[in-house]
Amino acid sequence: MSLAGIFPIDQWNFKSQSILKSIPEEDHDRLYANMTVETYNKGDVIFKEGAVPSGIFYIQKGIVKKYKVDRDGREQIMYVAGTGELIGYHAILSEERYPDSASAIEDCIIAFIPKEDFLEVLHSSVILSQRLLKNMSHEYAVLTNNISVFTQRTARERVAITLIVLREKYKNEESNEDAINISRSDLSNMAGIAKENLVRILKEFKNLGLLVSEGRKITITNIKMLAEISSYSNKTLKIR
Amino acid sequence: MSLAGIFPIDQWNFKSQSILKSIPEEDHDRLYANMTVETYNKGDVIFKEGAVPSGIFYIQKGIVKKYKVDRDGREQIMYVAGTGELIGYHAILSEERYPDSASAIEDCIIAFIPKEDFLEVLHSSVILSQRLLKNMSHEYAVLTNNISVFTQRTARERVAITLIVLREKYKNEESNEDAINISRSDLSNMAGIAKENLVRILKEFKNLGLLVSEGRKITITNIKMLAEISSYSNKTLKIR
DNA sequence: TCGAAAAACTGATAATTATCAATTTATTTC
DNA sequence: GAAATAAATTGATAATTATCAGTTTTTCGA
Repeated sequence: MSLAGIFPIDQWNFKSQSILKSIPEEDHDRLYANMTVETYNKGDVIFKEGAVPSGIFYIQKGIVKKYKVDRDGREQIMYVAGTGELIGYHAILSEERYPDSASAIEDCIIAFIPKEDFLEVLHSSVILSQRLLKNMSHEYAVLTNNISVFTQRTARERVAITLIVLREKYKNEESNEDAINISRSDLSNMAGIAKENLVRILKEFKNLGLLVSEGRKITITNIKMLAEISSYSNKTLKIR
Repeated sequence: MSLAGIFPIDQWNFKSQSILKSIPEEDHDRLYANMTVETYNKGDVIFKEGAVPSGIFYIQKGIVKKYKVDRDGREQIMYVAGTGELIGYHAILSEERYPDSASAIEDCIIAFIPKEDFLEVLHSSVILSQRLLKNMSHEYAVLTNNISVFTQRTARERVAITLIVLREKYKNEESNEDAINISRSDLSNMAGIAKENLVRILKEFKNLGLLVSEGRKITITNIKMLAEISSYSNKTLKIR
């Protein structure tokens, strides 16, 4: 079931996959000259908010959460990046420390490109800077979209949106199975609500036949109605 | 009273003032060749979410809110841009429609640079694209900061932050008076709470001697304590 | 495969924030 | 400057969401 027409998924993805795609061979070679590839296990931290950045990360396989932890230890997930996405470039470009943390939601294979190589290529590559400009300006749309949802939507709507967005992240995985496999805590931290509330809303959705779950695996069975609940579907648009 | 040490104001400002500052004369001339300057009255819309962008806007004088309106007509302010700031470039760079609307909070003088000129200069000017990259990557930090505040902070904390941020916007004005002059609705839409709640919290702050207000003008009289309430001050940092 | 630890779930209750309905105060326009 | 209009304020109440305290289920390592 495609989301076309029922949910504006582009407004929820950074689409950083395109940044490094088919760049000139010379840039490609310099960029990958000192690249290292590392395996991260589920739960491993890739970088931490406040740390000095040393390079950028390319997710060859797996799913990563970007999040901030507040002073009480509560976590808010800002974005979930999947296979093919790039992370960690903001801090390099802004010459600041990491604004958020990143850790592996599932086992990942992640390539690391040192800051120096990235910046060197960037300074000589018009195409790379154009791609980054396009990407980050799109991110603005995604993030403001997020803000409006966090302040203006109900918990139920936010959970619906969270599930739709995650389904796409997990669908892009190689495996034929496309169930969402994420902890309830992560889900609640993504929707910005308490875990107990998330559990209750999930149960509600389950009773409505929108999804099935076994253990922590969630499979969406009625994406259309979920999109309607998210209030992004045309169907539920209220006329004022 | 400076905010140094008591509030991380940089995490709340896009700092787009620097983008066009002292660029090479050639770029400068081409950029300003077809520039037009227009006056906007309080309340005037500069651009609307969903519209096709035709250029970028430089705020020569005044204060502008960027916001999204939801299907029930409620508004969430994403950012308040002041004198010297640039707006409207995201949509041009992402080749999408405006992700949010912009309108004048007070009378403004705003210069308009057509899309074609901006893009032409951008394509040949390394410095301009570097500036934009740095700026937009910093915006990521500001926006994620915002998200964490909206989901993790209380209404009271958010109002304190809103007031501190606005004070800086109004302080940069030429006039010697630096009172915040904004409607209660705008204040509540910035803090992401109901107007009635905002009024009550303002009253509370007034009783605590943090501010004085006459009509809609608000003058902060105890920025230090306001910073403490915002929970960004070191003083109130809880040790875990 | 068992048992400990972690995660998920449930019900009851508390806290926070929003909404509604007036009333009062400010602002604007003629 | 007075009337009309809009904005701000207030009190009461409703709705939503969070928290707390357990219990049950799942996961994972020995």
